[in-house]
Amino acid sequence: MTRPVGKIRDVAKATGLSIATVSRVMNGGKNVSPNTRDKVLAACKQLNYLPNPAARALSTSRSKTVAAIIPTIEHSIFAKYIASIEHSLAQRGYSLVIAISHGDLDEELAAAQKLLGMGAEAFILSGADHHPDLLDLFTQRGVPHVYSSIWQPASAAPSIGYDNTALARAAMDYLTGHGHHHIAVLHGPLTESDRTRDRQAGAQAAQRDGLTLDFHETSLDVAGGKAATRALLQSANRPSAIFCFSDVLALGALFALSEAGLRVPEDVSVMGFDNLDWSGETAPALTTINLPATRMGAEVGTQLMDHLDNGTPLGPVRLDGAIVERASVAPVTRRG
Amino acid sequence: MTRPVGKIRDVAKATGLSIATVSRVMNGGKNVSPNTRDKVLAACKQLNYLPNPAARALSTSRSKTVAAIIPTIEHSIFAKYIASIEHSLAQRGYSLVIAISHGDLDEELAAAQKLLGMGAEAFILSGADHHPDLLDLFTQRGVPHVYSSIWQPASAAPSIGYDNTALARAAMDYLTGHGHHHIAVLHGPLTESDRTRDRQAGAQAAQRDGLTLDFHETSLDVAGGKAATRALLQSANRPSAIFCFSDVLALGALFALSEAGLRVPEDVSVMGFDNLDWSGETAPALTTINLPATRMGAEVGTQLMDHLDNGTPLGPVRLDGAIVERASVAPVTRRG
DNA sequence: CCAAATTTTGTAACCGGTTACAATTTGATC
DNA sequence: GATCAAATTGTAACCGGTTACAAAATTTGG
Repeated sequence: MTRPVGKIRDVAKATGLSIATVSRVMNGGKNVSPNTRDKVLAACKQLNYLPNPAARALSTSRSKTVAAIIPTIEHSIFAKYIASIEHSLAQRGYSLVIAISHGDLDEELAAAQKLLGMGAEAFILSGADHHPDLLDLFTQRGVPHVYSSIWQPASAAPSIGYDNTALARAAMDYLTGHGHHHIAVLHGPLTESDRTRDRQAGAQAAQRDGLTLDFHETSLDVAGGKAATRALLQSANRPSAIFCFSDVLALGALFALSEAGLRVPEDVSVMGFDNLDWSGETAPALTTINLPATRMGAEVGTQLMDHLDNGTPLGPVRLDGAIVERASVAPVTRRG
Repeated sequence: MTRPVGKIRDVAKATGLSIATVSRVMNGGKNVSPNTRDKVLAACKQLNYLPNPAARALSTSRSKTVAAIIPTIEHSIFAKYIASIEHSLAQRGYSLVIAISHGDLDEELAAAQKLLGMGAEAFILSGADHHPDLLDLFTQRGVPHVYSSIWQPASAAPSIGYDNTALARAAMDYLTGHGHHHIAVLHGPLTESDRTRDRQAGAQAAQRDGLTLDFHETSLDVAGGKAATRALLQSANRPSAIFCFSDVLALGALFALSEAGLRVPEDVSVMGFDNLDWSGETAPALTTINLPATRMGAEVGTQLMDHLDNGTPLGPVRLDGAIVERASVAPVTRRG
């Protein structure tokens, strides 16, 4: 039985009050006598009334919706991040719309246009590398937006994230500190992600005499990590450590090594990047870099909401990651 | 420079045309002379005009937004599913809003109210087990909705998914067909998911003389699978096979087994459920049940959009899963 | 060249809320 | 009980589009 839902004028009629009063009750009910409030609330229940969101959005110019455009949601730290954003927004009655860009700037632009035309008030982007038209669009329309998963204080928009370069550098230092002189670095497509490029730069920066660094680009999934590892095991002198720019890649490396009959960390050390929820459970437990995905989601959410609600200015935030030492990296054994 | 964005009346003024004509141009431009269209489009660009979504939604009663409420997005098949829904919706200009219920009916209800008050036109739920008030809400307001990840033709709303019971049963038959007489079943919290309960019922149905079935409830993540497996390895007579209701659980089992020095499948067989993108990459490759998450997302999306756009009635769809044989299950070796 | 049919354009009434401002009621004080 | 301030309620003007219907312009064709 789908009887027509009530409108605010019906509620007003039913209670003998004016629509203004009903509206007041629906929005916190400040300056309304308790008696009136009860009457209105009862009528709402009875008439099955809920304020029309479009009408409300039209008169207030607020939709309480924020959009996140992410490169991918599958098998990665993004799921954790998105969950955190959603949680943070939901706390204050905001909703999250998402779009997936597949790491493509044009797709990202198209998604943003769609979401803008859908009512999104603010945008969460990944990285600092975007279509120029997208930035124009945001600037011209005054749409608040932040870059995330990156920390780059000089970027066009506030960046809320971690310093990929420094973190990758720290990992390299950790590895060389354990005596590794030949390290393979596994990473996803460089063209698709400035975060990956930053990490590469960080790893590169650790370069010095007596250190051999092999970079291998592969697809950003377990299969990619496995295939790349298999390939590098073919080569005559294999690295003593494999540094993966993602735990997912590291998982693939672990499997490839296991299949090749090599022990981790005795024969080869493996280091990851992300610290996903299962990273401590692998055999052996993965040494990796913890990324503050949950804190990042919370920070991004609250900053945007504070800005939308109170005009608090947006600002860059540097969240710190940290090496989490587990069992997959060991000091290199002297040989030759 | 954030100059105020143009409204439709500004465009009308700028072109010397009426707002009706501008509106026509913005919506397909049927019955508009090419000359006029060009003039309007130029003015739009020049004035930086985009139709206000709230105003449009108010007068058309359409928001082109559908909501999905899922139990979790992390470490599971849901990410793949959500990506597919988003893809399908984006094709036709629809947007996806998501909320996470953590498997709690009250949270789900609250999320639905929020999303309804945000403009969502249709809902995608998981499973068939929901708060009675939620169903009332949908029925009273005539909100289209489907249940997914489940197939249950008699349910209150159309269910679009696979038959969890039959699939679990098939997996059990596969395992017993390989000579397993003692099987441990690892599953997530029964109270949180009717899909889990269905799978349990399916596994239970395979029960017969000479078959020992041990059910173990654990947390639905790698750590849970690992812990449960460790625990069951303590017991005096260990199972010859472990059937996990999720590949994530199976991954945990694999790690626990590896740490215990047991070989898969020689010592213990492991079977999963989901067929995530990495399931074929584990060592050994995981025998599992493929769930059509991508097709499910597409089906859910198109059904809802067809219904919203053309009134096509919604209907249940049974998608089929299938056992994918890989290396983690072997015929039981005779012993005692 | 004019009438009728067709296409293009304009007018104005919605859609369903919020909110500034005015009007009314309540109640406190003398 | 009269006066004035504070609290409550009402009136009506928005918000910015869409669209039914009317009017004007254009095309058709006899």
